[in-house]
Amino acid sequence: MKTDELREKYLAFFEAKGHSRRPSDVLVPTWDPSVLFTPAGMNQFKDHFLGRVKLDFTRATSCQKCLRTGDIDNVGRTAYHHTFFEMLGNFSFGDYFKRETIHWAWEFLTQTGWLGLDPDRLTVSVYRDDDQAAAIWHDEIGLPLARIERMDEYDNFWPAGAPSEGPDGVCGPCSEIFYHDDFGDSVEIWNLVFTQFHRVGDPPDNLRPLPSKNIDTGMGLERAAACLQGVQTNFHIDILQPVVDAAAEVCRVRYEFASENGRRLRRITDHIRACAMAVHENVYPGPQKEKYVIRRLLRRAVLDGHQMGLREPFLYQLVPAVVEQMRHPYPELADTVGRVAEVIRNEETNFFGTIDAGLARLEKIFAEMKSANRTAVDGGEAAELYQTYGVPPEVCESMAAENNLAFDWDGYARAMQEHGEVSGKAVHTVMGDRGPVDAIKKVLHETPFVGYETTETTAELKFIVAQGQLCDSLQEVGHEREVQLVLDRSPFYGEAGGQVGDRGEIVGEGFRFAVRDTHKDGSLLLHCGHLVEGRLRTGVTVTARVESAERDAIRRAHSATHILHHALQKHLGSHAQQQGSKVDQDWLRFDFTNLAPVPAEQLGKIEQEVNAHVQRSQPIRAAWVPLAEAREAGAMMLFGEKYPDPVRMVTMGDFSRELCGGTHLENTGQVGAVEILGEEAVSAGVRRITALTGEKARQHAERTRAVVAEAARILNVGWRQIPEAARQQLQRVRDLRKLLAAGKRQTLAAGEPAGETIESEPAYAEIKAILQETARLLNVSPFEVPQRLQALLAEAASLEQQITALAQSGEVTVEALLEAAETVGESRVIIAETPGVHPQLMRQLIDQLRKKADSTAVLFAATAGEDRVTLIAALSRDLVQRGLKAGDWVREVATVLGGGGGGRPDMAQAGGKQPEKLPEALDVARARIHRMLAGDP
RNA sequence: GGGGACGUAGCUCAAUUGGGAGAGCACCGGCUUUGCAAGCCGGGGGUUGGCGGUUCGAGCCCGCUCGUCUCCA
Repeated sequence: MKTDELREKYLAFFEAKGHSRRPSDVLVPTWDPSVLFTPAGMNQFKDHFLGRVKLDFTRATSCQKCLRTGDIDNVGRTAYHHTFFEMLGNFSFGDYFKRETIHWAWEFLTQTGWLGLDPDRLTVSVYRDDDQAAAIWHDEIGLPLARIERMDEYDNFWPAGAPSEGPDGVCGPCSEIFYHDDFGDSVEIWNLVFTQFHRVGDPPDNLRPLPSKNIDTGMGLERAAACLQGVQTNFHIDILQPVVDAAAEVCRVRYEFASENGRRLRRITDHIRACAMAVHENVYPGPQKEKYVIRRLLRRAVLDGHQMGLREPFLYQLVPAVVEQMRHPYPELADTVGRVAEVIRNEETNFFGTIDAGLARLEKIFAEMKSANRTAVDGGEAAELYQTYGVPPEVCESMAAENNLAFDWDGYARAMQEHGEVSGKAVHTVMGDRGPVDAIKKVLHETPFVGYETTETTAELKFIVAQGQLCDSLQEVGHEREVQLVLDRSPFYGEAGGQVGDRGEIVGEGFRFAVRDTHKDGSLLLHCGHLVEGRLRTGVTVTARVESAERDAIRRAHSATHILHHALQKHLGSHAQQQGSKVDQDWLRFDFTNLAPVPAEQLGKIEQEVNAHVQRSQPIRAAWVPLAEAREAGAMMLFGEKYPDPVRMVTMGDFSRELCGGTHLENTGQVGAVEILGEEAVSAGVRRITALTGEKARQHAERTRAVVAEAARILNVGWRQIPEAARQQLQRVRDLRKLLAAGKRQTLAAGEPAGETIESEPAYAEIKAILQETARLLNVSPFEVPQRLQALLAEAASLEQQITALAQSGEVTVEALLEAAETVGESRVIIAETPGVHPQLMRQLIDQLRKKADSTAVLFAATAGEDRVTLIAALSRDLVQRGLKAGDWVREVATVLGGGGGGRPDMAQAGGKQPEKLPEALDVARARIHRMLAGDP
């Protein structure tokens, strides 16, 4: 039986038994902070089991995409382990219980119209104390006792070991069904979980019956298919074998079941399937959390390829094979094949790149080892290589083997452990420093937040924390460390979900406390700040007042964030999901998924889209709804956030619906305006936009106009010509520098000043684009443009001045210099002041002089600027061979000028700070070279 | 959140202790060749990521910053 057929039969069977067929939940359930990936079929029904949602159905069946990394080391080595797999399941929420579950399971497995398995090949297990289940299997199904095994709580209870060890909460016994295959193995193909207890505390008598009992079953799709298809491993079933074969082809090896390469190909098959499914759901390989899991899986698979000799990206080529096998149940996969392959290829390319960089390092280490006569690669060095370049130890080991060197795994493990401790240390110390707050929590569990409705309220002052201590009263003003106040209710928003904490004041009779920031600790609001007036005492009535102008600015930024999120998804695609954000007063930072930088033009369109929504003044509403209902309504859920139930759903017009605890405006028009400041990379695949709203956006626009106007004035051109004029100015400086270095005496014809042309003032978007382009050209931030332009003009002027000085000083020619040369023995000595000559030009002259004369000593000096002298000295080869050093010569001369110098024997450079002593210095130069040529160093 | 590495021409990378910014590929021009592949000669191309400091002098040393990579949590 084909896997697709099995999946369909299962769902159809339970549909026929009155179950609602539910689609698979996503692989990464953002609504559930307790897991990174969906681990089992029941995950999406957690709320149903706990009675937290209104039940539209009491029986459900599904085929769920799952991902687990617990057994990752077994993948490829064993017959049945996967990271990604599908799980079939049927569920009862207070509806049917054990009897129906067991009967239906047996019917589905053994009836000819369904799976038609040979009943003699099936055995079951039940929990030790579950006589009820055992009786059903024996008395009603007719299984002989020999085929009903009783197992302990670690094998047949969910969660495993719960009665003795916990955790407290819903739990129950389970019954497993095993299939005995042709290879002599028994395979667990179906687990029936009977949740019937509520655990309270330690044994004995800690399992209380649940009023509403549930059923949760799971059948591993690939395992069941392997049994039905009579194959030795899951990897040989109809939907996996083609991927294995494709992997073998791409890796150019033959697939052999029992070989090392066979294990590698199976691992590649599993991991590429997991990664393709995850990337399809927008989980890109990255540095944290579930992204990191995907990165690790991908790199593990790449590593297998690397060890089979591959050095180029290859995994991405398997994506079509995976999709081909998975597209029947998940047709949407076909839409993203290209993007998924691209993301994977990207990550592979990166990894091969880092491996290459690391391998170069490794070669060096090998060379050092050989010269030091060591025979084992140091584990510490290997760990460093891994931490810095990501070169996995396996690569180290196999490369070492090729050099006939051993690998120190123990040392490696030790070094990695240390690294973990060093990296984690800071986190742990922060965790400990909260004693008084934990004490408060035991008495007061939460501070009700009234800030959605009002910015001011009366409240009771419950606790004062100063200097890390709980205080009954507080008198001093201006503590170095912030004081924290806890109220019984508060309008202050505590920093959460990216939105910063509120500021304001807490006042009462005879005192005033300035709140500088508000933090959230669990459900407790901590008002941080300083007592600026009077004396505080717990128990008094206070007025808590949020600075409403600041709050409004935060609201503008927060509502703008939602609009921006919507605009990004619309213009870049649904993958452009939020990855994090920070919302401050009229300022926001927004991170989102996107492989490439957003082109400036598109960014402009996104900004326009956001502002269009602002101008439409659409209503913004917030409502508390059950979590499940919000999910049903298609609300966008931010990753990594913990959502309570019910959740607060913020709706804008008819375009945006997000779960958000933040404070928002009443309508989008109140945002005023949105100004995108820039777009940049945060990490691979994640981009960041920063933007301003309201008053700050307005000020920024004003400043942009002013800066552009100033740039136009400096360059004396119209606004639209600024970038071109800047480019010319840049080129001009470049050209002048070259002229000076080459000793050319002409200046450039001054660039034609375009003059102020009459033009209409460009639209703001264009002004912004002009400034951005100019800033990019000049390699400065936008507001520094005028400053940079001025510097550029000044430099051009200064260069021209130097060229003029050079022109006026008369030509320095090789001929003239040779003529003025002094002959000392066999050698010619040339010592000259060369005003305005650039060091570069001095060297060129020296090269020419040395070509024309056999034995030469040259020293040039030129004042550079007001208070600097540049010296260059050179000796011909024969003099160097006699042991003379140009450095010695020029250094002594420079000393006279209050400087120093040095260089190579044939050419040295020096400088000084006292140009007025130049004549004296040249005398010293002459005397010294005479001595040197006479054989006195 | 913390540890580590790297930023030099369009690309891949050099540049001993601080002392003349280079090579190969690519690009442009010329020559050789019936043509192609190729060869020979010549040329253009640089804010050494940015800012500041130390120094007579910084690609190199120090500080800050931006960017890329990597590991841990």
